[in-house]
Parts: sequence; structure tokens; C-alpha cells
Amino acid sequence: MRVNIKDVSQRAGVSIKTVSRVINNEKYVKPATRAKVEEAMTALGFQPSQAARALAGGRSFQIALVCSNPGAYYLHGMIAGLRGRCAEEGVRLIVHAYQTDTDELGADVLTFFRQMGFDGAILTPPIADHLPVLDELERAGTPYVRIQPGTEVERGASVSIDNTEAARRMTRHLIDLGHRRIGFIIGHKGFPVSEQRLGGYLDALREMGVPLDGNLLQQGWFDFQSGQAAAELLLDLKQSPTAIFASSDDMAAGALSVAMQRGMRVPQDLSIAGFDDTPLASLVWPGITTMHQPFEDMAAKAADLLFSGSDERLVLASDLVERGSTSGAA
Amino acid sequence: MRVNIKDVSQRAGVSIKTVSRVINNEKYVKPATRAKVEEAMTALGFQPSQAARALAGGRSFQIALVCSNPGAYYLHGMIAGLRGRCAEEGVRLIVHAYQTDTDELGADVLTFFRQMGFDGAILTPPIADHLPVLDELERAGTPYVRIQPGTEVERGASVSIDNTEAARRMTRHLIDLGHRRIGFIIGHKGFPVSEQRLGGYLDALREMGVPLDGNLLQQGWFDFQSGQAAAELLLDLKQSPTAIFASSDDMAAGALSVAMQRGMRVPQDLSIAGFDDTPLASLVWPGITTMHQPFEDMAAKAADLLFSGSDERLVLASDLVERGSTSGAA
DNA sequence: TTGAAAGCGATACCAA
DNA sequence: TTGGTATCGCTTTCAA
Repeated sequence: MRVNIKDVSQRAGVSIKTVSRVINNEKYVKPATRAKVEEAMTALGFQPSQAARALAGGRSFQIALVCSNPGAYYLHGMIAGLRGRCAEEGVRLIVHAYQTDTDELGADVLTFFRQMGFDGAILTPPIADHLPVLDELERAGTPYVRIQPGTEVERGASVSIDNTEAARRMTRHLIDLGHRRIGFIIGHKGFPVSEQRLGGYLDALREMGVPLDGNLLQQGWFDFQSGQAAAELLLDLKQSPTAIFASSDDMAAGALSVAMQRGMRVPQDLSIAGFDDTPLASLVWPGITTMHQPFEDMAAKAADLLFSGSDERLVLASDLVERGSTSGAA
Repeated sequence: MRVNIKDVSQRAGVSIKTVSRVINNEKYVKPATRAKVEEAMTALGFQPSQAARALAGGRSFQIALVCSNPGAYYLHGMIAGLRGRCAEEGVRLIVHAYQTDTDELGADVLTFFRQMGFDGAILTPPIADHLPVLDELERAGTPYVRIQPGTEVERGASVSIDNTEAARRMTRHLIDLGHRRIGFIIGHKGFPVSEQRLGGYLDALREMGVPLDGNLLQQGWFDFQSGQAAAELLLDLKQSPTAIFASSDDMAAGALSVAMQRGMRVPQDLSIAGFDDTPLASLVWPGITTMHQPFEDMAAKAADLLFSGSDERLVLASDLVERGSTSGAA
């Protein structure tokens, strides 16, 4: 029924061990022998069973990407960034996307890893900070890379985006454009990135000698609605801002909608900036400026670290993406 | 080193076969025995090796989702829709996302399937129409479900969205709103959905007795730029339309940007409609109306078909999503 | 440079 | 209800 290594060895007139050598591209195989075997393999349409290879060889030829409640763009970027390298390495990517609460999440992931015996793992928040999982992985000798780790940051290889720097650069950019009153919409309380982004904004103001006006700081919750609400408050100010920098793209979109409703032209009357957590670029009204979150790059770097066995801690910068007010989006 | 079935059997004082029975939830195991075995399993932290189960049992406990160049939203929807059912069935989802041209694609997928011996497969375009892959799957006895098949539609189980009906409903909706001059931006030539959507538009006009004006038909290419270009042409018409229906959301966004630049209010001065191929809903200016593409539903239905062994051909409808001109997006 | 035989860790048939 | 034992298809010593 299934074509197996024995069939190939018989047709090629060699032992199965030799076929195995060819499969695994080992040396010490005479070119002529290798050719015979390869001929037999293609003639028979042979493909080695991954299950058997995994069982016998102790390698699964699979790495895991563990994501909990991932956004579409995030997930897509991760997969896109990982795919190429995985293909090169002859390894499959198993996507484990969760929707559960964190408690059972850890146990489930533990089970998952024990069952599958992965050759490696890419962990995204919050599982990247789930210590028992890291313990298990280390115990099993499975290399892993953490994406944007929050606790025990020094532990293992990781890739992060420098959100403070990103917000700082965006703010400087706005100041360079001549803005002095820049409204800032803070992200959801309790998320580390919220504070990091606010910190970057404040840093830039200080560095550039622009005085801080507390009225220009508004609390938001990362979503469209709160972006609208915050923008309303900012634009109602006696001394309203000439630019609004939102800590997320949904909030930036909300701010944009408010500006539009008030008949303001963007960016002529009001500059709006945000973060490209989702593919805002291709959808939203041109004129908005964003810090592009390089999820795909992060994933690609993570793959590099994973396959090179490095345990570096990489920190990536975001790219500032400015779209003209008349040209279309990307 | 690894805890295996033998360790469990010894600790429980039974044979490995009995442990196997417990693992697989077979009957003919005395409750007391089962309890003993389960105690041993948890005490040892035993998790059966998937590789060994796959090899011995002929099942991989994995199903494949094959996508080529998937959009972020599409991929996310598919995974989200599949995940729950896979978890229930105790099966892992292997995501195979491509970026290659179609020729090698087929061969690669063939290799992929032969190596992995999946328990099932979900095929999206264009691989859903790649006949050799279907042949291979059938030969191997692997159940599969095709998403939006285009050729040999009768073959195997499948799930599709009725694009003709979606466009028809949207057009009727616009007519119901009082529009009589509805510009239509056609999608990329050569894509079946482009013709289907145009067909639905034409159907609705005919049914509602609205005369067709050829000037209101403009060719686009599914992207933002061509949406802008088409909208310019439409709005330059002596008798310009009161509504524009674009065959994709990127084109709708392009049309929206043109309307905005011309100082038109949406939807007061111009209604704009599109298709939610990407999560336009949460990002774009409110006022645009879209046909929501239920990717997640499609995937969930596909999972139903796959695991029930059915070979039905399901056709799903899109949902019309209208966002108020003042309220925020979802 | 090649091969024989012993696992890897489960499942499954056939007895008991 | 249980338990031997062959088996799945490959990798891996260890010889030759």
C-alpha cells in the first residue's frame, strides 16, 4: 500500500540504510549509488513518512507557533515571517492559536509540547511569559524564542519591538513638521506598551524642548470608540492641538473620523499619527502617519535565532510610514 | 528519559495494551483498572507520543489547511473558524501558507500530503481546483473540503460564498434606499468572483426595473488605486451616480478617498458600498456599507463537513453590514 | 562506503 | 476484560 523505504531499497538494489542516507543527505554515499536511489524514489513516488522519521529519529520536523487571541495582521505577519525559513530548514510550522483564558492555557501548551516533541517553539505574549512553559521546554531541550517578553526578559532568546523609541521618533517627526501642540491618546491602562509609548512621547517633548501640556494627554482603550472620545475632548480644547498622536491605529482611526466630521482636512488642518498594529495602511484615509509594526520581520528574526541556536535578545525598531494626502495608500 | 506507555503500564500493574485502551477511551476496561491507569498517567506526567501513535495507528491526528498567498483577514478567519472544532476532535491544525506560483505549488502540496499522512484537508483557492491534489487525496482516502471551488464544482465536499447573491442583495439595498444611478466598479478581470459580483448587480437592476447605464460600469483591479481612478471617472460623469458599489473593499476605500477629496459627505452626498474582504469594518470611515465575507463561518462549516464525512456542497450568504454615518465602527 | 539488526513508542490482531 | 506480540517505517549504532 504505502511506498516505503524498503520498496525503494529493493528497486535500487541497496540496503534501507543507504536509502536513509540519501533521504537525509548524509555523506559517504557514492554518487552512483545516490543516483540509483534517487531514481528509485522518484519512480516510486516515495516520500518518507514523517511520523516514522519523528519516532525513530527523535526529531519532529515541526516547530510550533503559539499565539493566544492573535489579531489577523499579527498572525499573518508571524506566519509570513516564519514560513520561508521553515521551508528552507525542511520543517513544518504548527500554528497553535488560542482563545482560552491564561490559566488552562499553560497546561494545554504543556500537553501540546509533550505530545508533539517539537524541534522548536516561537512563543508570543502572554505565553512567552508563562514560566512553566519555558521550564518544560528547557527540560526537554527544545529551543525557543520569545516574542516581546515581559518578565524574566533575560531568559532565552527573544525579539521585541522598541515601543518607547517608536513613539519617540514619531513625536520628533511631528515636532519636525512644526507641531508644538501634539495631543496624545494613551493606550489601554495596564498594558506595558501603553506606558512605553507614552514614555517615548514624553521623552521626545523633553529632548526637543517642547513644553508638556497635561490637557493634551487623554486616556484611551486602544479601540475606535475611545479614540473618538479622546479626539473630541482634544479638539474641544480652547487651545486645541495641531496634531494628534494615538497609541493605536484603531484610536487613530477614531480621531480621524472625528476630524472628518468636523470638516477638518487631514493632514492640512490636523495631523494624525498612530501605530500600524493592523493593516491600516491600505485601508484608511491617506494623510495619517503611522509607525509600522514589523511583525513579519520579528518573526523572521525569531526564525533566525531559533535555527541558529542563538539566545540573543533582539530589539527591533518600527518604521515610520507617511502617506501623502493625495496619493493612495500602499 | 521520555515517559512512555511502558512506564505507565508498570506503575499501574497492567499491560501496555490496557494503557493504550485507556488512552484511546476504548470500552472493555474495568472502571477500577481505568482509574489505576489514569492515576499512573498523571503521576508520571505521561503524554502519548503523537509520532508513535501516528506510525502505529495510521492516523496523524493532524489536518491541513492549505492556503496560497492568503490575506491576513482570510487566514485569520480560516484559522479561527477551524480551531474550535479541531480542538474538540483532538486534532491539530497544520497551516500550510504558500507564496509560490501555482506550478510548483501542486507538486509541493503533493509531497506535503504524502509525507504527513493527514487525517483531513481544507483546500482554499487556487489549490482547491488543483485536480492532481484531489486525486492524491482520494487515492490516499483522505477526506477533504474545498473552499470556493471553481472547477469540477460537483467534486467532493465544499463551502462557498454566493457572490452573485451578495452583490444582488447589496444592489437591491441601494435601490431600496432610493438610488437609481449606482456606479459599479468591476473587479479584476479573470477572477470568477468579479463576474459573479457584476452579475448580481445586473440581476438586481433588472429585477427592480432600474435601467442600466453603461457609463456607470467601470473596470477596476481590486486595489485602492484603481478604485480611486474608477471613482474619478464616475464622479466626472455629467449624470454622476448617487451611489458607488465597488467589487472589493480596497476599491471602495479608494472611492471613499475620492469622494472625501471632493468634499462630498458620505453617505449623505454619495453612498459607498463594498465587500469586506479585509476587516474594513473596524477601520474605515463610517458610512460605507459592505457585504461581510463570513470566512470564519466558512471555515467552521468546512470543519463540520470534514469531520462528519459529508460531501455536501454548502453555499453561504454574505451579511450586509451597514455602519451609521455618525456612530463608530464595530 | 555499505549493510544487518536493534530500537523508537505506540496500535491492533488474536488469544486467553 | 485483559495481555502477548507482531507491526508501523524509519534512524541509528556497530560491523564489515
